[in-house]
Amino acid sequence: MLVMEAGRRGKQKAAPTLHDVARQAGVSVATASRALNGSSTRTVRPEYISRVVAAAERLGYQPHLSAQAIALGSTPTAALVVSDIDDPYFSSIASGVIVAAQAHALIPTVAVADRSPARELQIVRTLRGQRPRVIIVAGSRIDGAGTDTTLDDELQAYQAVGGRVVMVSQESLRFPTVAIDNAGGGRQLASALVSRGYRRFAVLSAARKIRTSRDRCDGFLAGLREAGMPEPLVVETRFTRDGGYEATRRLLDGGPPTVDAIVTVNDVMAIGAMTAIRDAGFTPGRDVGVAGFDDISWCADLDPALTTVAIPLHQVGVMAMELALGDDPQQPVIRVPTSVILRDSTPSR
Amino acid sequence: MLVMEAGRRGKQKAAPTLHDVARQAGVSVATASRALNGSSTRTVRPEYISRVVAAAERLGYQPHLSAQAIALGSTPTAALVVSDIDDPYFSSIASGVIVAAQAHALIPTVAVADRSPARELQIVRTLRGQRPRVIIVAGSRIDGAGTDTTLDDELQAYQAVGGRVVMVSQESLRFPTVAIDNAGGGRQLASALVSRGYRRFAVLSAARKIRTSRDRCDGFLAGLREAGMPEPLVVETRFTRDGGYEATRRLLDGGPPTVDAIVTVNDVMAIGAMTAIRDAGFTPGRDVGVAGFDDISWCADLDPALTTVAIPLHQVGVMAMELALGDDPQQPVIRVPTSVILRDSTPSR
DNA sequence: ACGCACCTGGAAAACGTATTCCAACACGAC
DNA sequence: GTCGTGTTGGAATACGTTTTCCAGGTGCGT
Repeated sequence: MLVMEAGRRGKQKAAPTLHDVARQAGVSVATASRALNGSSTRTVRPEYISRVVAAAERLGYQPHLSAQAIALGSTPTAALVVSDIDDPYFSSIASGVIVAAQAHALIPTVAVADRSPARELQIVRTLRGQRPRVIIVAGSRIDGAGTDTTLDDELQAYQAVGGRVVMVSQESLRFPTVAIDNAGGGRQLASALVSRGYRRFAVLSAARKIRTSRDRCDGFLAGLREAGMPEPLVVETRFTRDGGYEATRRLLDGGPPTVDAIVTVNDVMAIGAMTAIRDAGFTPGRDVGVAGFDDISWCADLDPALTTVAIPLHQVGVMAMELALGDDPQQPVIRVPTSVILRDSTPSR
Repeated sequence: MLVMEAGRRGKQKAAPTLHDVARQAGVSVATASRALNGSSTRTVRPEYISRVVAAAERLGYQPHLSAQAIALGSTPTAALVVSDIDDPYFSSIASGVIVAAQAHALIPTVAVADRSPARELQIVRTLRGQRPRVIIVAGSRIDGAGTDTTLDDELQAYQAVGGRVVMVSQESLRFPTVAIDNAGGGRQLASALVSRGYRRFAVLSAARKIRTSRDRCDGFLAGLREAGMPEPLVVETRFTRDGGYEATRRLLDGGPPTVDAIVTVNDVMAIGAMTAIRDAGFTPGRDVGVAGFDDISWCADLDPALTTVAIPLHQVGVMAMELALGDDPQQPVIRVPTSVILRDSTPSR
């Protein structure tokens, strides 16, 4: 029994090293290394190469990435920080970042900050120890939080030693950014809805500290003003499906809707809002319009299909990686345009 | 101009090392290391500790994880392989795995195999070089693919040197597994729908090679047989939203539905099916029932709310990590029960 | 035939950290 | 006062790889 236990653990022969491969092939480690990586300045006898390759194959050798990293100075790794991977907004961005990373032979790493600035800071600290080539931060930047400048400093320190930082949708002046035109999208949405006959709005936004939410909300308000519409009702709630549900529920508490449409600062909130409208006994689209932001997958599969401000999220992820790997372009900010997609959740009235 | 360029690149002072910290603090590297990690067997003078900590703070020192890894033998890393991070099925599992990893102070790594067995194999190879503490594979295992045994071998080799492998929802007898009771869920679903008065079904499944799909499909068929129902129509399509849409569209090509309900082997297919039903001029739930598998987020927010076989995906992710880190339990297979959630997409008839 | 350049293999150093081992020192006991 | 013991700092080594540096050998030109 004890023997078995010992055996089980003892069988960990320790992964084969380059040294083992070299011995098997009857050459030195230097030659083995050169044979496997094909050194650029040096050439090694073809026969040796095949002997080394065969030995590596036979032993199931895999180079120890950490050892390579320490010898070469950096890790073939790209780190992404998101708030919540289960949120389609972030998972779409993540999918773009990940495929782009893999296309560049980088190992993608995903950390989840759980919508906490403190956690985000801690993650970036840890990440820095990993010496990735790239750090992409796609969290929802919170303004004014004390940790904010600290995070900036941490990233700055990382950048100072050669790391590449890219922010997604949060204009920190200090780092390259993939900027989403949230305000513009909001303005367009206002104009589009007004021309479909909507007049009185409720806007469901998240805490004002959250940049993305504020920009979208303010953009919409600006668009409304430009169209000469009266000031809408602005309700502050959480940035999630449940936030949208609860706020809408409260809104409809007193009876039939007093607004023509409910506009939320992202699609998952809009989904919650639509359910709340139904639960209150009304029909979204007919009794009250609904619109969101993001155009997450199957927005169009909802009934009624959701009007929204489309953002090419997957592309945003890809662009973030390209920007990070790019050659320090003159223009370190990529502006991503947004476009309004009108669907049945906001029929003409 | 050129100077600026040079300056920009030249400013890469190379991250501060433990050596630098030690020098700043006026102690040896050994002492510095012990001061920062708190060696278990040794004690260091309190004054030195604070001096070292202060120096580290001042320099913005972060230990080089790769160097630690090579000194200690393994990396504080947990790798997850999924087919498609943008699919809510996988992103929910991923969220569980990631939070569990972070709870154990492991850096989560996510690779996307893009539903290709070849890519999956290549990823596991690369991963092996990273020497993570655990590898969790949540792809959709494809039976019979030639690469399959190769993948098993690769994982076996990894396990032989002390790595922990966990499979999610794909019973490979050779590794610990979080097994989802897909067949049981299918059987229950059949029984539940029959007792709501449904008789004639169409089943939308994916290629038979895909285990998850086959198990769900076969379980449903078995349940139908047990209830004495006639054999349903089985349509093979892709495992995605579009697959569900197209198959349903073809199904309804000839006019009104000839079946009471359409059952799909996952929720995203069901979502596509519901849209197809509407596009064909019918109403899901009223004209034809719809049911899926997974209970992905806001299944309940659809209209009609989707009947489905619920799987605690986030929990599955957490359990996979616990299983990987656990103490080689007697029972290396965790069976996750599933439960049918009846909603308005399958009203009684 | 001699010297020189070039090719190629191997020994050794380097990367940054953790740890083993050695030495110095302080303190208590006799 | 001397010896032993326990404590703690530092030098040296190990981890697995890449790369520099050195040396031996071959081929070429004169």
